[in-house]
Amino acid sequence: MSETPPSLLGLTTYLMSRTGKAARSTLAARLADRKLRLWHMAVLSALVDFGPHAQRELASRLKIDRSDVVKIVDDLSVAGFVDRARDTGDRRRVTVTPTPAGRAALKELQAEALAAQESLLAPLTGPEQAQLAALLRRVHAHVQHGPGPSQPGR
Amino acid sequence: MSETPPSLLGLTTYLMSRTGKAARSTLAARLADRKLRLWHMAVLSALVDFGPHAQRELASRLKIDRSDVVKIVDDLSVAGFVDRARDTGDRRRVTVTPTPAGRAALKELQAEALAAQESLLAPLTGPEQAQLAALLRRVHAHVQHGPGPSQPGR
DNA sequence: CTAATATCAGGATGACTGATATTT
DNA sequence: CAAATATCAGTCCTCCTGATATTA
Repeated sequence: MSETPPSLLGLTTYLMSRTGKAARSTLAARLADRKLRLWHMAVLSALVDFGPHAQRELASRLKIDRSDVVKIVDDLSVAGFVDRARDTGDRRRVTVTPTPAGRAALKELQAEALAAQESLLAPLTGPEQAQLAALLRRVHAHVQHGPGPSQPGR
Repeated sequence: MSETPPSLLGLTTYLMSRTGKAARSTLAARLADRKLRLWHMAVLSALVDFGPHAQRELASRLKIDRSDVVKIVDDLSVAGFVDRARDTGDRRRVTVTPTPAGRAALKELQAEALAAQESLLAPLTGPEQAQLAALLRRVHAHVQHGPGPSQPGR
């Protein structure tokens, strides 16, 4: 098995990008069985954690592009996991609400995600996994409000 | 600023995917100024670290698809960063060799990468950054030979 | 004839841009 | 009229699949 170039292994950004891609596809493969994708899970999580959102709010909370939220919510609506309704107060807004089926689906997705995570982080001990999570959380918080590449100033 | 759903922050795979994407685009933005992309840098790194490769070897070392190696090497060749030559022993193979200009370009790219990395990992102390790198390296090594989603058994 | 290598054409997906309609 | 929201159309990049030509 040929080795990865040391100059790349020395770059934490490269490691993050590469392992991030692995995490993404590991998780995506699990979700694909249910005809869902990562953003579907993210949107469901936001709705269950924080209650109903306007689509605009989902986009800004999850740092997805507004254009893409439309299709994601549409998919979830077709699957019966969310309800869409025009806001009665401000008729420009569409309020998205999780259904019981959506909540149930999310629980299953979370179980899948944890299983995928276990296999991905298998080489690390429990405390190490916690440490990695803590470090990444801080980096994540930093990129969220900082030099966010998505939605620069729209 | 609206918060990220806690159920997602609890998933290390989500954090890896998200911060990995940030790392990717931060790095990519820097490289774009030079009309280069991440794979160009990866290929140059492999060539400088390990010497000339056949294109097939580059693909397997970097876990890129063989179809895509063609264009990447072609771009680098046009830029004058690599030389392409038919292998005299096995005329099916094309041997890719870095030029002095390619080596010089890589040094600049590495400087850019380090700068990008500094801004991304700013919230972490030096030891913490080293710790993160060490943990990610182990995860990376695990996904490399393990359940690699790319080039399963081609 | 079979296998390996490089090359090319194109699909699927995700991230993004820009335009349009409706409502405030 | 200006601003905000949702929606739609389409581009670009990445990853992947499949077909073809050449050579071993």
